[in-house]
Amino acid sequence: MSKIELEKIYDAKSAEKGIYEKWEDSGFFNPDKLPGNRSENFVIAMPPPNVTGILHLGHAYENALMDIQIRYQRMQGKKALIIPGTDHAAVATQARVEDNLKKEGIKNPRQELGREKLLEKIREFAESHKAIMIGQIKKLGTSCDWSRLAYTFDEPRSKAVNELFRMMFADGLIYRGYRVVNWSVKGQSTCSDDELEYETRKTIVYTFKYSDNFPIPIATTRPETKLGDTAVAVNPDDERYAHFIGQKFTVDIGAANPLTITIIGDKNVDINYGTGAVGVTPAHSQIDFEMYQKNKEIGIIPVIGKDGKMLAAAGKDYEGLTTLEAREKFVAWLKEHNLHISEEEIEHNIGKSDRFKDVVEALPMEQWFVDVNKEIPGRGKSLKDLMREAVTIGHNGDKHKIIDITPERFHDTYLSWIDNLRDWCISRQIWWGHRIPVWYCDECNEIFYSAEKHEACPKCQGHNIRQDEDTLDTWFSSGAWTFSTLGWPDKTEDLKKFHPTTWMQMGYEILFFWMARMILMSTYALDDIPFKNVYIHGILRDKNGKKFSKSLGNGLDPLEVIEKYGTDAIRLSLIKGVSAGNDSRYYEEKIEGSRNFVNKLWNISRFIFSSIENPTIIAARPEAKTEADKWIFNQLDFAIFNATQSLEKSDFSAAAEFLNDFTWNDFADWYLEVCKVESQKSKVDSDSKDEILQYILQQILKLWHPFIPYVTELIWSKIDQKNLLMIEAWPKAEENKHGIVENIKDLLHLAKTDVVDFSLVKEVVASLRNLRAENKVEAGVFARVIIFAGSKLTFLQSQKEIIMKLSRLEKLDLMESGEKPKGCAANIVSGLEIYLDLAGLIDIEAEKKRLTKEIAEVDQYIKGIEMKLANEEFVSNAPAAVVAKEKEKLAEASGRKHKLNEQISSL
RNA sequence: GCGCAUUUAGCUCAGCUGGUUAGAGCACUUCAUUUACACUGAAGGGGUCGGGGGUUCGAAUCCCUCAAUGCGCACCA
Repeated sequence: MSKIELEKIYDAKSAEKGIYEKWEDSGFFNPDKLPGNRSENFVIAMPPPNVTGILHLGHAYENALMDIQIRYQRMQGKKALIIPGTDHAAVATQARVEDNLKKEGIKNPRQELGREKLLEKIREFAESHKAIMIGQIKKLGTSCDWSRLAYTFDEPRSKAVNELFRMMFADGLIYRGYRVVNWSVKGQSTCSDDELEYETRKTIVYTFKYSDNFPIPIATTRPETKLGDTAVAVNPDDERYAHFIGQKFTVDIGAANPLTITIIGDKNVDINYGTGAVGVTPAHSQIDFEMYQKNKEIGIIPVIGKDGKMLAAAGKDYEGLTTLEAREKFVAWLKEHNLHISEEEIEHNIGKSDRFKDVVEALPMEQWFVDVNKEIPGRGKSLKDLMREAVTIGHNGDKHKIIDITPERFHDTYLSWIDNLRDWCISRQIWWGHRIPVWYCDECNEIFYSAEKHEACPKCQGHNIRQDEDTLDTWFSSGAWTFSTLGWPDKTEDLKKFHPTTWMQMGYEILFFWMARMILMSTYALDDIPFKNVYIHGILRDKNGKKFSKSLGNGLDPLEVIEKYGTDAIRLSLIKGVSAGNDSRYYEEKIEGSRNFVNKLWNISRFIFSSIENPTIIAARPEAKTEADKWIFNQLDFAIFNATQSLEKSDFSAAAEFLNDFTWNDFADWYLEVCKVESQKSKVDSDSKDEILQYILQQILKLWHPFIPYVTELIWSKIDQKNLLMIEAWPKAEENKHGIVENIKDLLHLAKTDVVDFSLVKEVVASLRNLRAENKVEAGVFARVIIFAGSKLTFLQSQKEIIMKLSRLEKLDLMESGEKPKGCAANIVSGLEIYLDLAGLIDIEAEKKRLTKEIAEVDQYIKGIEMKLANEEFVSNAPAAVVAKEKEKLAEASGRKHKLNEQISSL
């Protein structure tokens, strides 16, 4: 063994090279191959990124969160597992590929290529992106178990999807129904309510009457749909209209047939809004459709088709027109017949398909739905009940099966969302996805489940059968992610061991899409919750608070950042200053700060290694020989304790901050400087210091490893060539004479009492540096320091050398007390009088000014405390300890004021 | 319209269940240059904690209210 030499300049790019491979080769990403006795599991199912593109900053952020968590847990001795995967992202991917093909000149890819060929194109796209994305996840350093890599559209996951469908179909929870759904004309597919983006637009609201003799005026922003009206709803409490309820009116407004308008009562109609009456178009409004379901006798007349054009039922004047053309025409007709009453421009929200970007039409059609309100056979509750239970009383009322949501406030948001949940439309008319495993017999009309290709109808044996053309909503497969990745429906070892998973992180923007569906699927199919803890995070925004987006051109490519600053720096910068559930701003200076820290850590190591002959692992804490040693160990315990507590709460930012304070402020800026003095005394002293330095460095490497795994692993490898840092045990705060500290307040107390001695040295040094700077004492200028140390005299004498070196002053006279020296710059620190004798070079006026200002500040402070203590109510009501503390503060401040006054007069 | 979040130094954010002379990083000012590290070190300036009211001996912290900003949900007749 010999000295370790580190490169002078830390170059993240070359330094990080090869380390991921080393981790991967070790097999430790796989919990089954981790050494030691590990009884507890910690499992994260990685939210699978869509195969539509390459990783963006949001992915880097999520990977940082997951990997910090899993590396910490692995070091805590748990069987730590991240299951990686990718998502075929049905609509999103097909929409993307179709767009690409259109750019290549294929106008209508579905028609021109046909199902098989188009699927082939999408598959190629998906596969190539999948490979890119896996490479990128590795670049981020995420320690996931690649032997368990999953894909929502691979064989095992498809099997899970089919089995889920079969179960729900058999239980009658999946049904085919005729209902109003959101239809994307451009995508020629349904989309769920969650797949809509809302956009505020100006539009005109038209008020009109169906006919001269129709008693109630109606308002609408979509006149063309009125050709399919079958009712008018009024509030039963509305005196103006209530007596019309039940009456029928026949009106001819130009549709194919005269309309029969029934007046119905509905409590939801707002008497005071608009005309106080709603024209009901069951076919083209979800709300109106619900009224129709309650009053089927009113009938339903679809007037818009899947192509977004008017149907024959709208009348021969309108058939084939676009909705906008029909609108104009109908409004003109109303005006012509004096039925048009008024127009008003308003702002309202329109729903657009988030993937195809066109305004969705509400159309009634046959689709597949999951019934969330129906009682599950044999369970006595509905899917909705299950979704609610999991976050309230626990699954099946089992307290151990409650999902904890961080931060808590999303708990209520989730519940109110569940309350408003409608049946979930799961069929899509796109081709990229799991095909609905249902077959129709055209001979006997039997409908049956089959995941396999079928030859004959099981009922009539006829061969005239066909599979449903539709595919499943992508969230149907994503919902099964926590257990499909573990091998379900097979009863695998993995499933037994690792489900429910432990921790799940997700952005609040997919809270309802995804979390709710995972809970639904898992509680239904496995009779268990999918995970124990959900950590909700916000989104990253740019410096101005804008979302990162391609169209704004404000994107930061994580791979470019890694290229420039290294993976460690990006990981650390992503989690710093971020709290759960909140958005945060992200910009280059943040990355620079983290890069600087990595560099600092590198240089700390370089410095320590430079003095050590035989670097070795120091397993047990060495003995503290000096005051500084005692102090730094105390600070280390403080950092370990706080970082650990923060990590247990998934407060990654706070943990990093504690570690940063210790590493940079305590260790590098103070302790290392002290060591330069203390280790020069003798060989014994220097050996003792080297041991302590190595020990602390090793603790620091362990503590930082989850955050900045590369640089820490690299430095560790210089000391220990055999073992990887990634599986070292997480440090524990040492037990001291008070026993294990229970909380931060205890520890803060300890920090102030037990190690007050070295803190005094710090204060004295800081004060001397301040006096030097204030009086512009340049290097080499003679300056004598006199300190009246009182009872601390002996102690300060033992620290004299440190004080002089760190404050870079040459002569220091320590005495218990004495006559105030004249004409010195002076200060008071913790009751100690400090004088800096500049041999007449002092600017008396400036010094007076400074001291006067200081006295004024102390005065202010004293006044505040005096007022408090003069307040009888404070003295009698506040706890005795608080009062005592105030008195103590007052005594100290008064003493300080007194001495400052003496100093100013001795000028 | 309903709900949630945010509002603390020029900027980005900490400050937990009320007792600190309100903190950090960046930026700023001054100083230091054959130093483990300029991706550095030292010293410093800068805040009546969004406004108003209340509870309390005591409020950045709890309650009410208003405002601004952001985000959900509903409405969109």
